[in-house]
Amino acid sequence: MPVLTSHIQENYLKALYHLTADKKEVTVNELAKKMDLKMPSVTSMMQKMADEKLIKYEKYKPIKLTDKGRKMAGLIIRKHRLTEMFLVNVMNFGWEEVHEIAEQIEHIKSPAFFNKMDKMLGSPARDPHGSVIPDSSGNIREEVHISLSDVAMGEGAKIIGLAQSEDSFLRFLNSKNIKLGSEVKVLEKEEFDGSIVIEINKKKISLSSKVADDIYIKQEVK
Amino acid sequence: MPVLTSHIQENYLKALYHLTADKKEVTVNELAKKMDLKMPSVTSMMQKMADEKLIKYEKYKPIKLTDKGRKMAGLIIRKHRLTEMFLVNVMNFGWEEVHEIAEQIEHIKSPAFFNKMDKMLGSPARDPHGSVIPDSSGNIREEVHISLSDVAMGEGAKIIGLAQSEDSFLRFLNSKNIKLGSEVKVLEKEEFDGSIVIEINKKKISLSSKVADDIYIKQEVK
DNA sequence: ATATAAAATTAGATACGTCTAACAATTTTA
DNA sequence: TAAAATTGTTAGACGTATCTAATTTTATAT
Repeated sequence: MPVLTSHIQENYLKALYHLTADKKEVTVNELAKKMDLKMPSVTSMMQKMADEKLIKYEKYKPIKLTDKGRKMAGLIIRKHRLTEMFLVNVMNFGWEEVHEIAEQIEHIKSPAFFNKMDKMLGSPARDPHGSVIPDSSGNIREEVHISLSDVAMGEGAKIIGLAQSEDSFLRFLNSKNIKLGSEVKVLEKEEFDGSIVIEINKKKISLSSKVADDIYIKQEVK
Repeated sequence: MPVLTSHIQENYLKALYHLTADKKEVTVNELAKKMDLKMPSVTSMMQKMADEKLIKYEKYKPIKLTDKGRKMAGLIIRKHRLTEMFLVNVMNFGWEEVHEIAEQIEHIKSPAFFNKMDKMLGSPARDPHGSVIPDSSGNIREEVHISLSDVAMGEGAKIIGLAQSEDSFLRFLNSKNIKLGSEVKVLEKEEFDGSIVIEINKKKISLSSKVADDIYIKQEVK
């Protein structure tokens, strides 16, 4: 009898989902790095998941999610993001505290539990970090993201999402008082390292390109 | 690398806790039945848990929890019962719906999560089924329970707890409109099968001894 | 007190998910 | 395009938790 197989496959599905978001496929090596595993472990699981029709996989070829696999991944991500929203809005956690807890709760098997969350929250469209919550079938309408790095000098923008929700990153944003919904203006752009200087809450702040890349914005309509 | 060892040992600890509640010790056979496992599986785990000083165990002898083991069990039960309280009081689940969900959430590793629950609930002393919630060190003051079966004919009593929280049992109580806090009066007692007839909400209801045994009461002070 | 029944243990197998080491295929570079 | 580097697979091992089958110990009954 297995010992919580699903839990583990769910983590593979999530990683596959994120890694295939743009290029539609991912290599064994990339997946192994993302999951902090060795390549043979990944190869072996890919063979299993291919048998279960969760992925499309042929020897030496990049891996793709099937529609079934993508939906299943979407359902897990839905549970993760609903949980984050619940933790922030109902239980009053800070947005930097919720990722770790949601990583665990996303594996809970109880549709009723997540339906209740969804209802209590009024079926939110996004999680506390601005990411879209997949619908109850696991489908998600992926969006084209515009980074703070893409904003031209002198232009204004509103922060609407984040590319990652590591707590270190979120604590950094907290320390600069950067939140979802904050209005910013790009004052300077350094060519050689991509760093930028922005104005936010009437203060000047310098951000590395690594940070600016991971902040999604909506262009200001003037 | 292990695959969720703790999760499994936690379930053993819980079962051990419940089975040793009265007699202070339990046999391999009883534990195997409770957990729906075969005896060799249990023997093997008992050897492991004895090494870890969670239980006191010698070949062919009954199993006892060590203080360490009992505290760890208490902490898991605390998480379970806090969760049940949270599900009922915050998320508006019925008391018959929460056990299954709590079985899963009790394994979440996040003191902050359960501390927040505890705070939101005002540090409740009991769960929705009247069971005492262990303190944050895993200690529990066990009580002497008086069953509805122990009440003499003609006497009144108030329902304050349950010996089990199977959803089938709880749905049965729901159907009879029996709740925690309900006032009852014992009208008749059948000698041969231990069944009783009570008055509750001005209605007469007959209960088997199996049911009456599992309902804890407080004697009415007249 | 001995035979029988029940309980418990040991031995050895299986499933799962991981790993290392060895080898094979593919991609990059010179 | 050949050599080198990288990526990927296979083979085989390990740890965990389970199982069945066989054996041993303890408890029960006559």
